[in-house]
Amino acid sequence: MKQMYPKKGRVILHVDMNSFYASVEVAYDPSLSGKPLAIAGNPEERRGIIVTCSYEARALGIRTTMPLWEAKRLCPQLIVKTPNFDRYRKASLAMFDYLRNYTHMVQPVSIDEGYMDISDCYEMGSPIEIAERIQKELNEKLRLPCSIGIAPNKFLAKMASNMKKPLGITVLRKRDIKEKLWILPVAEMHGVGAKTADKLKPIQILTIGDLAKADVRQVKAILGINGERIVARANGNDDRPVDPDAIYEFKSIGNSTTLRADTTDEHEISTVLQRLAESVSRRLKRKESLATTIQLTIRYHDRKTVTRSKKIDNPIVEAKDLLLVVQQLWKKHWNEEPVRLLGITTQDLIEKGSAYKQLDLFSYQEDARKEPLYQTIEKLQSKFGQNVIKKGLPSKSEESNKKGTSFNKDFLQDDR
DNA sequence: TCTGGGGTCCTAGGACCC
DNA sequence: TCTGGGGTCCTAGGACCC
Repeated sequence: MKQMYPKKGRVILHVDMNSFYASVEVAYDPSLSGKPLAIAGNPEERRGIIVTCSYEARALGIRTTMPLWEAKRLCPQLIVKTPNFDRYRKASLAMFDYLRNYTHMVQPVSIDEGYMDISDCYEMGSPIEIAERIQKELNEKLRLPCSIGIAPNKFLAKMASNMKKPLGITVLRKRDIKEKLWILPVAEMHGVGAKTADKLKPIQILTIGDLAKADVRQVKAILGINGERIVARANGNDDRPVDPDAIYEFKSIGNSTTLRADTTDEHEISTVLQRLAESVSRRLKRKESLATTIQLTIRYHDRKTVTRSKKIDNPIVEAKDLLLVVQQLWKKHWNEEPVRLLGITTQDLIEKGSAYKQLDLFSYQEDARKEPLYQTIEKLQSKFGQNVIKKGLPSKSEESNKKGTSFNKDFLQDDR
């Protein structure tokens, strides 16, 4: 039936929860409603920065990433809570489950925002009606406010949701971009940060409109391939699909921690690395993954940060194996200056299942003896498919068809 | 006695191979 | 008697985002 209708443009929503962590806390404890509330790390551990804050706090000048002591000085009556990620994950689960009542074409991009492709939802009402209903029901049923952008593609939807907060709904059609988008400073563009804005300033690109009208070759010469992309986006063009499976395709898993105080004490450092290795190992196991690249991050007292990594032949997941590689990297690369932060990140992840396939590859080659390698590879590919080696979690509908439950478990189980 | 922790994507140089 | 050209892999760093 659907194919009888002419193919029209897409309708994409970007749903962006307003000050999510703070809103979740208010939902749990309504007595916090209307008060200046901030979520911040533990000041005792030197992690006291504002992660999120309520709009009442923002009105008093509190900003994300502001050190806690500064926020307190600015606003002594500020209510401060340490983050409860379990709680936020549960709220996020409920929120995305709710969105999937409309369509399975929901792509979470972080704990508190996601895209929906509602092109096929015309029977549920107009895009604005759908957005209004989503916003109203999230606010009433979950007590979580959001802003929603409605547009023909992801980029415009993302920019639109940002235009009115909190509880905004903004439509941004291609014909609206001149008035609504082009007037904004170029740094407001998603994907353009301070550094990029600085590079664009000398060629008189100050607004998104300037970028839209700029010479692509000139921008590309300065920014590389990203230049081409942002000029297209500034003109309202973006054909990235909404991909409900993207969330499975994680590329790295890591943990890092800022130490209570800078240190050169190798015993202490070793203890911290041990703890990080255990945490990363646990998370890898939960996602049934193994790693072949292990990266050590060291941030020094002066905030200079170096990363050192090692690719290994056999995929690993046990904490002791991760630690072994990390200790080697540490010994080889530490410059003996006081350390502020340590991190372990695993990359080039493979699925547990395909680790066996790799062993298979090995024995296959043994058997094959002098058989040309490309023949071996062709055989393996016919046996296992193209993805003999590369990671790609189960995929598609197999997982997400289970009413989203296993998806959510996976997404939310992660411990930050 | 500023500036957390989780990620993604891109670039670039050198090693190595044919 | 002077140094091609293409490709991949590994490593490190940077920009950006929430």
